[in-house]
Amino acid sequence: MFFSININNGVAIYQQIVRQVKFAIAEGSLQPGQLLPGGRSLSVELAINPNTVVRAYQQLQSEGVLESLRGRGMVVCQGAAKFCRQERKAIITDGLKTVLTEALHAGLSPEEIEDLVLKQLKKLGPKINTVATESPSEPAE
Amino acid sequence: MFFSININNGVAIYQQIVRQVKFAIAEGSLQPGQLLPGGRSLSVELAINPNTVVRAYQQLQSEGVLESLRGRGMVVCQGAAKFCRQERKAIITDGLKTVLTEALHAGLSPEEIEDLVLKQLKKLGPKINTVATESPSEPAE
Amino acid sequence: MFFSININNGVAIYQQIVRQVKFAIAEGSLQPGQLLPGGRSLSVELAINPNTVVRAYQQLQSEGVLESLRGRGMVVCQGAAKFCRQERKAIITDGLKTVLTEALHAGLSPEEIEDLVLKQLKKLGPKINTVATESPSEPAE
Amino acid sequence: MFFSININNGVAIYQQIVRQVKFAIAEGSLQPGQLLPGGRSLSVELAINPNTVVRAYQQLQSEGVLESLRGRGMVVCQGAAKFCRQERKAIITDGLKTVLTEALHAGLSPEEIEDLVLKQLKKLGPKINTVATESPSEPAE
DNA sequence: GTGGTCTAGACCACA
DNA sequence: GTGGTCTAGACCACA
Repeated sequence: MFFSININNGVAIYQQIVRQVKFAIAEGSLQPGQLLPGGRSLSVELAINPNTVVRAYQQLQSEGVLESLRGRGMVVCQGAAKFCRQERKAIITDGLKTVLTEALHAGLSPEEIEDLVLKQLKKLGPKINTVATESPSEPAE
Repeated sequence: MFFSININNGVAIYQQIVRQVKFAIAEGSLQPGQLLPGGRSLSVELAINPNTVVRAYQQLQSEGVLESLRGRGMVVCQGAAKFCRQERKAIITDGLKTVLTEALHAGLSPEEIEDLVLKQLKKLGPKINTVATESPSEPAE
Repeated sequence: MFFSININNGVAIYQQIVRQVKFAIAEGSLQPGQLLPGGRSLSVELAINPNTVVRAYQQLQSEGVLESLRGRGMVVCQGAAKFCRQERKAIITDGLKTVLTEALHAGLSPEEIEDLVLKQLKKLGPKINTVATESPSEPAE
Repeated sequence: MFFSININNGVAIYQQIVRQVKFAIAEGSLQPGQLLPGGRSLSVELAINPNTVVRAYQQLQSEGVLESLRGRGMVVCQGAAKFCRQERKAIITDGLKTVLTEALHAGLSPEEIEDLVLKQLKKLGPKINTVATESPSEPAE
């Protein structure tokens, strides 16, 4: 389980957590039945307020991605993987659409934009991944 | 001069105006010495609060992009074009970097991402441009 | 718009607000397009924390009952009435089911239970309704 | 002795146990002098934490319903039956009052509510009763 | 230890 | 004035 919080990129912190949990489920690094890091420990690790994590977990619960086990923690729901793959695509596509629209609107040509994209991809490609949680990775009983 | 305000993309409205003015100057559709639409008329056109436009113009003034001519309105500063072209590239690159990082982090491969980008560019390519302001003066590119 | 908050009946305060907003929409005393009381003023009126109201409004928003108008407030969505009538029935039926099950489980006969219900209905019938908000009742523009 | 724990009805688990012990005494299926199931076995049976049962028994003890016999377990006190019949009525009446008030407040007419009650009673009537404890001693009703 | 809920108070963008 | 978000800290039920 990896989290990379970027304060001040315009996306609310709890939304970043929501997305990254979905991403982790989408790519299988977080599996149905698996326990998530406790809200308190995650908040310490990310240096944010516990309530911000609570809010993220609550939203994931209301979307049917996580469920709460009394006194045990939050676990990934069974049907979550498929949903999260859809969400991942929708989230990324939406983000791309916004930036590309802005770029075209700004007067750049599709070719110039493509160039920028390829350059960025090359630069970013290798060095992805950030803060590792001391993942409580055992599937829930 | 065109503006396209998106109320739900997380970017503050005044920031969207700031950016789009810079873009217009960068691509030359707004030229040094040219008058901008009045705050009141622009706010009506975009269906937003006049204060929001005022705030955008103030920021552009503080960045040296616009200057205020007493009783006439805001005009584009002489040196603005070069600065705005730099800003444009920085803003777009920054936006791309954020989305592409997120996409890679989400577990998509560079190839998948490139595909999504090309698809979006094709879809968006033709239909760019939105609300035209009844711009008080328009030499155009 | 009426609210009656009962601290300590086991139902979370924000849930009581959620329900009562749905009820008001279901019975038509709160209509599509109508503005709700502001979170702050409602919290003062009900003598609870503003964040508790915020949470209730957020849940109603995520359920598609309310939508937020930037800087104006929360308004009832167009399709909300039908949904809220369904919700009302589901909520009440669920509550009855729980209590009646408990009563039967406790060893009371259906006849005894019916008697208790009729007695309570007679007692409660007339004196329903409680705290009136100084309802900002104008339909939103 | 039967227990039916509902994990999501807002009532704390230990409270559900407290109530159901009172109900069992009220209807005579648990009689003065009778031993209750041991905390450990009951917790296994209900799939809950032993501490939760302990807490329920403690509360029943403090209310004078149960007393602890060193090394033997908890037994029903002599005067408990009458008290529990009062409690039963109070608990059920209170629950009904809450739901019926909510239903009336929600805009349903007494007639509609009566209908819902009768429907639910018919549906629930036969199939009451759930998890049987391997009760250590059972004179039964 | 876990989540659920609530209070108290802050700053921001927007009308 | 409005909502959106975040911080800080509390108490509860439960494991």
